[in-house]
Amino acid sequence: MARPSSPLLSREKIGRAAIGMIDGGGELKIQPLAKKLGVSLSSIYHHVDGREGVIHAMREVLSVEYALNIPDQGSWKDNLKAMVDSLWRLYSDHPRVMIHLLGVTVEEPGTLTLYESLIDVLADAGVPETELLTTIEVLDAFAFGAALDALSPQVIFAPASEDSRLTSLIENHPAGTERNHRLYRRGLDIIIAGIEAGIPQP
Amino acid sequence: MARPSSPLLSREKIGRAAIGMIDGGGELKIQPLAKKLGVSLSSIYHHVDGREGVIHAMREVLSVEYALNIPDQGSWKDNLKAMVDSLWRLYSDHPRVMIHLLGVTVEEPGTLTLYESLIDVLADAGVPETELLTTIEVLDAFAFGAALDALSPQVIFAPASEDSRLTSLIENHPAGTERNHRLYRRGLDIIIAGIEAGIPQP
DNA sequence: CGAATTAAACGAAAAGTTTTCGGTTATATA
DNA sequence: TATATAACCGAAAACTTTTCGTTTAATTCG
Repeated sequence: MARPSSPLLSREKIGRAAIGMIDGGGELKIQPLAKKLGVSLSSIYHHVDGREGVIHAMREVLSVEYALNIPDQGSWKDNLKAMVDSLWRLYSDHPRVMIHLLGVTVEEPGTLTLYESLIDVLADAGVPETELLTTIEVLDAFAFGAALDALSPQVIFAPASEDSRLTSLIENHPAGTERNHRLYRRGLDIIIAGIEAGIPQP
Repeated sequence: MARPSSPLLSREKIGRAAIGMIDGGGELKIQPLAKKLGVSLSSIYHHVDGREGVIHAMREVLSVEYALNIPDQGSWKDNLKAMVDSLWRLYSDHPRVMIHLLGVTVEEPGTLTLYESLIDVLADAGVPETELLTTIEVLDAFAFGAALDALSPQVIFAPASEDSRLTSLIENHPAGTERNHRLYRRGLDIIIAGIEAGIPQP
């Protein structure tokens, strides 16, 4: 086949297909990706610069997809929660993809705007200047860690001893997505309470 | 060469070499691993079951290496901090390795003992039964996320606008390891304060 | 408007990695 | 002591990624 009248491929199509592939639990392999796109292996290389290029394409897709949500009315706690939730959605919808994006500088305008808004909210809440950035990093690290937690196997703990306290707690403990979401919600509540407790009283 | 008088390889040697390789920033490749071990490529396959086997070997090495620390005297906060610190050491000494170990069931006796002790400490502190496991998962997710944060590039934020509040904060913000450690310390303080705030008063 | 350049695809070959296999000799077992 | 097993090696096979040459459509520009 020669050049088609209208292009079969684009960076975006490649990025989306790769995201779908990784979200589905697969590795990032170029041959299957080409097959999924109904295109020849070598055609991919005309649009992206190899495997690394596919990863960039995924980042571009996600940074457009997740226009991060910045609320305004409401208490600082509600606003903070809503903003971190939008980060959480991004991370937890695509934890496997996120692993490939580790180590890439944050420079998407949307993400930066979110950080700016987080700073405003935390400053209004009374968090000292010197703690603002670190506090945001804490929220981000927690959201990221909680998202990766979803990749754990269904049964997290496999205790050896039969009769431990752990064993009995596990029986009433949710598993899978429910466990993961509960962990995120509770963690965010704890962190917000912790931030509040650390605010110097005027 | 035929069979040597004393073996050149072992699962442990392979696991350690692989950890060193990944910690050093490299990918997990079998050929370089063999070279590093001064052994032929195919010899590796006599001790571990391929790439996947190398990953298992790494987990075995780490689970022995990090006998997790369980203190006893001290306030619940100090004890909790010391226990989470020992998890943090494991994660943050080998963040890249941890990525390969994601999705593996926790079944090392040492790790389980740590979880049991965490439960005891939190229960003593007054955390309700129904929240115990989730709270531990929160601590674990945070420690993990904070460890992976170290893989971010030196300069995390690359703001486009020149004059934003973000820009000026970044100038006085530490980078690299110092930034990462500060994030962990502050996050753990926040979470502990948040746990305390959530304890029902008797 | 026609010639030259660029773009989008393909197949095949090259390069790079992982895995398997057959052969050699030392140690362990029976 | 004969036999089996273990630990190594080199070479071949299998699988992946990347590059290259070719074909034809679309675009650009004199």
